[in-house]
Amino acid sequence: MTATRPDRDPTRPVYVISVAASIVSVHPRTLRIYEDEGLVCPARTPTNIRLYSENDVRRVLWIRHLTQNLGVNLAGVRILFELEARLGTRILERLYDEGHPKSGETVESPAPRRSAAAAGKP
Amino acid sequence: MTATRPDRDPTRPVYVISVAASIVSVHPRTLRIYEDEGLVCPARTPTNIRLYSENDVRRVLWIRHLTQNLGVNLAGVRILFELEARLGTRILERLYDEGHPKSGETVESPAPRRSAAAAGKP
DNA sequence: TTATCTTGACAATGCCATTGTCAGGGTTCT
DNA sequence: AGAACCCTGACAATGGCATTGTCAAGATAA
Repeated sequence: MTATRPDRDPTRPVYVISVAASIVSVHPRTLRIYEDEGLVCPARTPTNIRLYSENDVRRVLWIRHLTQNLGVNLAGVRILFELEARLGTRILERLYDEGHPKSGETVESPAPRRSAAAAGKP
Repeated sequence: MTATRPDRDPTRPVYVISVAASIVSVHPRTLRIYEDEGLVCPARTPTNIRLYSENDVRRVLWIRHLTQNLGVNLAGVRILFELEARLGTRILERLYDEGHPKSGETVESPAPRRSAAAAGKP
């Protein structure tokens, strides 16, 4: 008997791919690519349907932030994730400020790739 | 009287751009781009000529390793350098093994961008 | 049954990394 | 002085990456 009501568990797989895609504002195709690249690993139903957890969604939002706001490519994202896992530190949080300086400061546009993109804070 | 013979000082600016470029096997144009991107900051003579130190060269070799062997783009390199500076840790060394697993192992080709490229160990 | 999911393939768009060159002007060295 | 190299800035070509989009054939869910 552990955790009688595992509601709101951020690791609980709940979103099917179309829902997850709309949450993070990307094409479902993009999410599959991220998975092919090993950047996200959504759970699967017994019948092989992808189910994204809250943590998976957050992870995707990080990918979007890194690529759209900081201009990092997927290879760079992979390295950063590996580094974070290896160091056991939340190094990514230090990066969040790069694209969002404290109000009143200016940032030298690190290299926005295509559009500005709305970055809901992960 | 400090350091009577500062020979072989890795921070001593010695290589003019053409020499530095041939050492790391890139076009001088590329080195200027790296500087424009803020990835290397070679010293200048009083008359504005770039002079690369041994450390500068090593830094460029890291950029080459990250871009050619690991497929990271310049934005990613910038982040990694900033992160290393901010953490005060030699996180880059942990990355070197990614592209060079201990003999006998295989690596899943992280994403070589163009050619294999000869990676002289930085 | 109708909508959605799966994998795999093919394609278009637009940006990025690197190399290369040209021009006008300064520097170094012989 | 003259040759060789450096500086900045601009323009361009080549090849690769990121994202979106679609199509097909088949499985799943409501």
